[in-house]
Amino acid sequence: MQLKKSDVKRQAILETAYRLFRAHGFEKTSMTEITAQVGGSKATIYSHFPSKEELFVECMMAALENYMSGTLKHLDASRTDPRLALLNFGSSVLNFICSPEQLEVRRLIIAEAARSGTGKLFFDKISALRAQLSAFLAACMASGSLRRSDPELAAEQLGAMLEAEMLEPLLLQVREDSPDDRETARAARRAVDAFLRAYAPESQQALQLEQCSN
Amino acid sequence: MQLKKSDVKRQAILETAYRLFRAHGFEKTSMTEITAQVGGSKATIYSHFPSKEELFVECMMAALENYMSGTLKHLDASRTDPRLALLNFGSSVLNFICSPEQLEVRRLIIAEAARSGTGKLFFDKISALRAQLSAFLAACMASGSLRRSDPELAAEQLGAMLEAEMLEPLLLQVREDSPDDRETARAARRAVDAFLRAYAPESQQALQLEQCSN
DNA sequence: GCTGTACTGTACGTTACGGTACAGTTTACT
DNA sequence: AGTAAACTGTACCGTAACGTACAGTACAGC
Repeated sequence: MQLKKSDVKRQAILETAYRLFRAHGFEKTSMTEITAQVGGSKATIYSHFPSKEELFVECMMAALENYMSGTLKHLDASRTDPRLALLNFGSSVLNFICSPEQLEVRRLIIAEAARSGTGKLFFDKISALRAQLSAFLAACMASGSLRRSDPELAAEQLGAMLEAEMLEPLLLQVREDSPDDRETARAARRAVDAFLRAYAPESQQALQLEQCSN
Repeated sequence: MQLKKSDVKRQAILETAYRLFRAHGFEKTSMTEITAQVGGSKATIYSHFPSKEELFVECMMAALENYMSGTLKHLDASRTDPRLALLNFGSSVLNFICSPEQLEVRRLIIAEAARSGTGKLFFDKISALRAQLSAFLAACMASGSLRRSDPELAAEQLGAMLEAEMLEPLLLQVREDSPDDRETARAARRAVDAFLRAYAPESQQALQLEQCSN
């Protein structure tokens, strides 16, 4: 089958282009350089992809394809202690977000958000993750282990606090080394602790406070 | 004085370049286009700035020069109600961050963080703001109106929650219109409320009740 | 073994960019 | 008025980019 051979080449092009785009950005990556690193000829690349722009978009689509696919499983066990579930989830998502590859992708997507609709695709992926978290939090609220409130807002706030400590310096390349597992775990703990204090059930504590929260 | 005239021209170049860089990014803005829009000759630009790179850096430096200079005053009055101070501060900083100009600058700086040290400069500006917030929170903790805790972590978490709802869709251009004052004020209130719940003093709930009655 | 398909290598066309040169003109200060 | 600095207009250089053309090669299936 020729098609298989063709797909192998196509995949090799995608991977090399993806790596170079991440490393140097869209404008500073030339098709000639991609050609040199993937081996072969520029004509081959143009036989698979009609333009540099579309090659870039396909790279980003592929990168988002399995975006965060591994981080959701920590929320499946909704029976266990919410704190433990959130800690695992938080560590996992933080590890993922702070990985060099994902940081490079995020920089790229923010930079090229105007051109090409990849910004929206990225946002949709994040939104799907947030929706899962939101559903989990809603279940916790229904079961009384969390304060009754807007679960979407709570999910956004937890997500924001998770990223609070490390994402900005990493994105701006003030910090160059990505954190290790222990560091992300600790940061996740600080975020989850603050979150649980903010969203602790108000049960025995001052029913009067309830009317202040709207 | 010739120098004054020269500075006028220099300023005009800076402003035009700044606008074009924000609108199209660094690579897609050409010196010829800047020349056309500022009027005059390319040689004049090169008599003021040695290269496109340095012109860009100067634009960013100038943009960061008065970065958030107006948002700190809300924290000066440390005597008043912390909630009110944080609400004003939060609305102000959120309005600033979500303005189209600041969004464009942030995209630029993230995109070009690798080249040129503007990423670090931007981070330092943000850090200075966080330090002020942190000092204010520390004072609140000392006076007992906030739970005793790490003020820097608290400042980062409050900052993150402020940005939580709106920054991401705006940066990724999923939302195109910037929020108005009422929307930012409401978002600030949701963030500050969650923050105050997380950092309420542990023993005395009296203070919380006081704040709620305002 | 033949044929069609995917691939290679190289060379090229076109365009655009950053940056320079330079002769001429305007401007500002004495 | 005169002079020196700042500015303008245009033409240009070298480079590098995207994308194309085309002759030739490996290799699969019949």
